[in-house]
This record gives sequence, C-alpha cells and structure tokens, in this order.
Amino acid sequence: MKPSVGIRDVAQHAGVSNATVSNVLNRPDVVAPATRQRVLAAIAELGFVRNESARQLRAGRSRVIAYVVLDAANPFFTDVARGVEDAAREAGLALFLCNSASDDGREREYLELLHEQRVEGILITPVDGDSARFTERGTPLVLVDRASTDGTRCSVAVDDVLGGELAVTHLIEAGHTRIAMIGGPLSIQQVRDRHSGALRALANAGLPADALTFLETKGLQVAEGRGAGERLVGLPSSRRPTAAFCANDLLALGLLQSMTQQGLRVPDDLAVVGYDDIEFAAAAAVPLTSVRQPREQLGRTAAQLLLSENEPDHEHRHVKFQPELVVRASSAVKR
Amino acid sequence: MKPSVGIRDVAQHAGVSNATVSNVLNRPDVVAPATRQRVLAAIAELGFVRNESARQLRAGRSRVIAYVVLDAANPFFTDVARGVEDAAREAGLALFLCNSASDDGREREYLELLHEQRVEGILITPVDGDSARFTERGTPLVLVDRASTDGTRCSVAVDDVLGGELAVTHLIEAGHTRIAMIGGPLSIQQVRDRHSGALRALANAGLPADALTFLETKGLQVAEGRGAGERLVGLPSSRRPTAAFCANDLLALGLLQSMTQQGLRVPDDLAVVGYDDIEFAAAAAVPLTSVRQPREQLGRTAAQLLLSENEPDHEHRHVKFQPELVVRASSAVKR
DNA sequence: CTCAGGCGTTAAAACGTTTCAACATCGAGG
DNA sequence: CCTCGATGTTGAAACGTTTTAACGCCTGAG
Repeated sequence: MKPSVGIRDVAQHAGVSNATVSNVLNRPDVVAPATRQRVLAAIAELGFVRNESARQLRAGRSRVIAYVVLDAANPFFTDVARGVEDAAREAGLALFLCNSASDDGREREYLELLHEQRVEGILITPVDGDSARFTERGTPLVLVDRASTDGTRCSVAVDDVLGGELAVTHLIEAGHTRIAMIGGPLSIQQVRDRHSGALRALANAGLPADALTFLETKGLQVAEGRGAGERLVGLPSSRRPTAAFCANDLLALGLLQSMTQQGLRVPDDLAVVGYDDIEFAAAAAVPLTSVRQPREQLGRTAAQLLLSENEPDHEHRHVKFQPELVVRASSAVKR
Repeated sequence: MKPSVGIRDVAQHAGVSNATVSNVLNRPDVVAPATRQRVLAAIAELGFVRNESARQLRAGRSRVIAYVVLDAANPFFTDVARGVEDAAREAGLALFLCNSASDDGREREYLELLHEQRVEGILITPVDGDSARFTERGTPLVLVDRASTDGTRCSVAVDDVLGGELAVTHLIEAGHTRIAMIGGPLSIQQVRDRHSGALRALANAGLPADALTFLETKGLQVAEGRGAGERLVGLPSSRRPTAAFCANDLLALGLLQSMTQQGLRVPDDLAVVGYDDIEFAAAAAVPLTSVRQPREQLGRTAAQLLLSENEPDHEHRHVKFQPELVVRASSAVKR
C-alpha cells in the first residue's frame, strides 16, 4: 500500500501551496491555466486520489444518497431504483444500494451506518410498518412504497388497498367465489393493505368475508409461492379456492410453477393474479395478470422529494399513485 | 438541521473527556461500568450520531466494501451480490451496491468515488474487457465474472468459452445445423467468450463456421431479446436458423416472448438456449434450457479473495468455475 | 508617479474523530 | 510507610481536506 499521497505532497511537488491544489480540484476556473496544468501534472504523476472523508469532514457535504431496499432480488425494487438513480444523477449525486433482505437487524445496521456516513439523504422501503423507529437523526429520509402515518417525513406510495380491490374485483367478476390470498409476513404493510383491499372487494360484491382464504407466507420470494401452491392443492377440493391473488409477482410465479408441476392448469383449475407487473410477469409460463405500479416514477418522485428536503421552506409531502390492473391469460374467464 | 452534536458535547454533558467517550464507542470494556452508563445516557439524550468521516479520517479504516454491477436489474447479478454480502457480513463489513448499467462513464464515476471514499475494497463486473483501465489506486479490487488477463489483481470467473460450447453442442446434438447466437455488445467480454465457445462447438462437430449466425444486440436486456426475435423472423426462411443461443437469460426470455407473439412455437419452430439459469428461466412460458453458473459462490469467493488482499503474504489468484447445462423444454429434441 | 482594484496565491484555522503517552487513584505487598 | 501494579481517565496531537481573509503583484487610470 502506498504511503498515501495527500494534497500537500501534490502541492510541494508542483511548487504551490495546498490551497491552490484544493482550488484546482474544486474551482478550476479560479486558478491560472499554467498553474493548473502544473498541479494536474503533479496529481497524475503522484497518483493522488482525493480523500473523501477529509473533504466531507471539512466541507460538510456528501455526494451520495442511499436506497435501502427490501429485496434486491425483486425486479420491482431494481426498477424503482432505476428511477431513483436517474433523478439522483441529474442532481449530481451517486446512489448506493443497500439490501435489507427483509431483515430487521440488517435494516437497522444499514441505517445506522448511513447516518454515520452523513449521506445526503436516505430512501427506504422499510421492513416494518412501524416507521416510528426511524427517529430523526438529522439526515433526510423518505419512505418509498409506504405511506408515512405521522406527518414527520415525506413518503411516496401506491394505493395498495385499491390495488388489492382491483385484483379481487376482477376475479369476482370472472365468476370466482372461493378465492385465496397468498402473501406475508403480515408485518409488511403492503401485504396488509392489499389484503384489506381484497376484503373490500368482497364486501362490494356482497360476498361473505370467508370467501377469502388467507395463506400466510414467510416471505415474498418465488420459493414461498411454490410452497403456498402445495398447501393450496392440499386443501380438500370442496373447499379449495378457484382463484388466487398473490401479494407480489414472485409469489405468483412460484405458484404457477407449483401448479404446472402438480398437473393443474392455470387459469382453468386456478386463476392467478399477481402484483407489481414486473417484466417477467408477461413472459411467464402463463402470462400473468398483475397489478401494475408506476415503478420508475415511484423512485424518481421519491428522490425528488428527498432532494427538496433541505430547501428552506420544505414541508413534508405524501404522494400517492394509483395502481392499474393488467389482465393476461392467467385469469382468463372460464367458459 | 441540528447544530450537529459531536463527541465533545457528549463528553461535556457526561462530565468526562472526549477520549473517554471515544473509548465507550470503540472499547467499551476498558471504561468503568458507571462511567459507561453515564456516557451512553448522554449519547441517547443528545441524540449523538458518530461522524464516520472523522472516524475514518483518523482511524484509516472503513467498514464498507462495494460491488459495482453491470446491471442491477439482472437477477444474475443480484444473486452474485447475495453471495458477496453473506461473506462480507461474516467479516463485519457492509456492502454498497452500485449500478454501472453497462455504461462506461457511470462505471468510471463510481470507481472514482469509491476510491475517494477509501472503501475497504471494490468488487466489479466491468463494462469493458480492457481491465487495464483500473489503474492501481491503493484500494483492493477484484474482478467478478471476468478473468484478469494480467496478473495484477484477483479475479473470479466462470469458463464462458466452455459454457458457449456446452450450449451449442447441445443444440447440434439435437439436430440443428443452422444456429443463431444472440448477444452484445461485443465489447463485453462474456459475450465474446460465449461466442468463441459456440464456434468451438461447431468446429468439434465438423460444421462450417457459417452455420452460426451472429445477431449482435445493443445490450443484454429483455427488450433487446424481443428485437432480436423480430430480426430473426425477418430472415428468409431458407436461411433462418432453427435454434438460438442467447448470451443471457434476459435475451432468451425476450426472444421467447417475441416468438409467441409472432405465432411461432418454441422449441418446434425455434429451439432456445439461455445463459445464467436465473430463477425466472424455469418459470418461463416455455421453461428455458440454460447454462447455469454458481452465482452465490461466485460472489462469496470474490468477497473472500477481496478480504484476503491485505494479508501480508497475499498473491493474486484467479479462480475459475465450471458452468453446467440445464436442459428444459425450450430445446426439447424434435421428433 | 501614485493608487485603486483585480487577480492569483497562500497561511492558518477549522472539521470531529482516534490514539497514545502520561497521569491520578487506590489497594496490596513488602 | 513506601512502592508497585492495576485500573480509569485525560490532554493533545494527529488525520487530509476546505475555506477565509489577507497578501503581493500587476495594470491602467488619474
């Protein structure tokens, strides 16, 4: 490891003061072209790399925002992240992605670290609904895909209750009267909201609440969907639902696999509706009906809100988008 | 924004020196229990958050490694990242994910920033084959999914030439003699290697090199696969390939969609083989034959190599894994 | 010839930690 | 009673930047 060449070494090597080197780095226009060249040459020659810690310590600014996602392997979040990144780089900021993997502890650790790093701002899709745990620590923080209950911070969300309602109303209209909802854990706000929406759909249609069987899963990954599929098929056929609403597309894809594997047909034996409308939903074995969310826009808006946090007259806003049902083969009407 | 409470404020509030506060933070065992409690109380009361910049500046250590991925939306890379993160947290380090999105400029910016941040180490799947551009800058760096040509750094890779060979040999054995390879841009090393492998397979089988039609794409996303599908179908049927080997699964899924949409059947009208064997490959409209890579292990190994970089007697290693063909319906033998 | 003002450069003071040698305090062993 | 070691605590010096006010120099106007 090199003996760490600093700004003073560069200065000495170029025969100027360290302040001049700093100026070359930060306000190149203020220093005379000849001097600038000399300094740049010295920088190149010594292989100087500016120490961001020192810079940040003195300047007080960081050039980074972070997005803590619930599951980096879920394309939904990477799409949101794309929106975030686009907005961030327009503002000259870099984006660091952190994966909480739906784990409480990891989330806490990342938040702690990010606060300590004094990043310019934090975006987070929290594991837990209880957003009160993010005590104010001086770093702007915006909730993504989750409405802030109290008014203490900005949030960007999609109406998940409506989304659940759209999905289940669609299934009811297709003639289903025994419907499963698959998702979990219930500690995740989105799952609860989509469930509420499903119940509301039943109520609207005058169906009893027990027309909906809730199958709770431990997570929202494909494997959990497969597991749920087995549980579903294990039910006595008199009680077995004829349609399933999954809390996200990963579950739905897993469910689909499980059905095929057990020799059942979708949508004939079981209609399936997913949530998020990730790109892979349309490419699935049976193209998946799904509830689409404005993913990139969600991220972009969240980032913009975050960036507006340190405007003098900022007041917290809560943006809520509308979801949209995309009907495909997996829920085609029986005939 | 708070007037930024520092370690000295805490010290004063607890009636101790700042050195003691620092000790409470870093070596809690060395300070008397009573004092420790008092300091912790002060920390809680004032809402003190340690300034990582200052800490890092003084201590010289960071607690973070970063992984610069080629495409965060590609499940292959998030799976690799999972392996990386597992290994990193075992070593007490956090992982920041950066997305170069196959863009030269972004990649350079992130690398620059990470060097300046003095992260503990950098993992990268580079956009460009020419790894010489990563001039040594004092931060350990290992290449992921890309062999290092010179011996100047560690790398972890999978034998892409072999992978291409496996895929195309499989197609040849299934009776295909006009095969397309879809992928690009050719600036990406993996694409070139998989192509070489494909050519080798032809040679092994005694087929002429023009049995392989190379369709270059601008990227490796699903949309590019759809585009390639249209180009493929646009070919005069006498020359149209009966099988396609895609440089990754995203392309293959796009191709699949495009075929269905144009009323062609897979594998009857076109057999398809993908690469990576991402989770969605098995759930596709036609379950996808694919070349599987040890994704998590790739990441885990890369992280371990990175961590070993600052051992005194470190010498650079190049680990190469073997890919494996997974046959599914998309390439079923014609009968 | 003098002087105001612009321009380029600089010395020195922060920024908030960690670390190290030195310093009290105290109980035990001689 | 003195010494010694152990135990806790502390003052002050880094770490490598950015920033500010001041400085010297030069030019052109008076």
